[in-house]
Amino acid sequence: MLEALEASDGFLSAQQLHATLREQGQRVGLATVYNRLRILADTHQVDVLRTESGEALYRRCGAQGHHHHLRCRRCGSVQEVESAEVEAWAHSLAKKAGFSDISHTIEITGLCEKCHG
Amino acid sequence: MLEALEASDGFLSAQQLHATLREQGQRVGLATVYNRLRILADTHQVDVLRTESGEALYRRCGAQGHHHHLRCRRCGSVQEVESAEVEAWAHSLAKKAGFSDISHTIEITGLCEKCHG
DNA sequence: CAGATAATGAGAACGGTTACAATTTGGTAT
DNA sequence: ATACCAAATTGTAACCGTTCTCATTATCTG
Ligand SMILES: [Mn+2]
Ligand SMILES: [Mn+2]
Ligand SMILES: [Zn+2]
Ligand SMILES: [Zn+2]
Repeated sequence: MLEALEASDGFLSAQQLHATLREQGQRVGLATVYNRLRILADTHQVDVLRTESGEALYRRCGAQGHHHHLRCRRCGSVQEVESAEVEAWAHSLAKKAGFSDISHTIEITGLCEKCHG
Repeated sequence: MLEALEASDGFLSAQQLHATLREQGQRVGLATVYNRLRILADTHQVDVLRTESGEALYRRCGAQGHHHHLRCRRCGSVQEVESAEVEAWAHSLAKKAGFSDISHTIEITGLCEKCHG
């Protein structure tokens, strides 16, 4: 299952992943895919993001720590992104406002070179 | 409808907004709330964000241009946030990677002073 | 092998959202 | 005022991704 995720270069939905596994001949139920994905997400072994339409997308990330993504809206290809400055900015901003238990999400999207046109 | 959104200090779901309007005595259908919210969102008169669970939340924002939010996960209270540096960072990063039609989302969340405990 | 325990998965249920057909509303012409 | 038409509104059904249920299957343990 992790391997199938790893094989894909972009984010996959639970249902796409399920379809992929079935095509490979694995007899796995959709419920199991959801259950396992939840565990993987809870233990930070995969990243989760939400489409504009609310669907959850999953990806096995190369970077293991906290990071963000630059993603093509058309083909789904993803590059990982990080910036200590931006991390510091987000955290200190929230702290100054009296917030605790601070987290943040940053997603940069666009059309990649291939998909542009 | 916009007034009801404005009266709330945080983000509201479509169903919360519907309930609020009904409590105020307005006889409005849920479908209409969804339809009007969609129009308001399409014309950038309200901001939309997605909960971790996928639910859409709407807010009439004070700032009219592009900006981001610092939001309390518990009570939903929101402060608006912007940073020219971070905007520039996101855009130039994507541009360097060959992306066009670039956009981004940034959401900072935590527990506000009141809710911390 | 027997029994206990955990993982699995088909299908039902759920919750937010959207589509649709029917009704109401509002305006315009007669 | 009345007839007519177009647009807005509405309840309800359908939709879709996700979660729950629980019977079945696999895995462990002695
Ligand atoms: Mn990643
Ligand atoms: Mn805002
Ligand atoms: Zn692309
Ligand atoms: Zn709070």
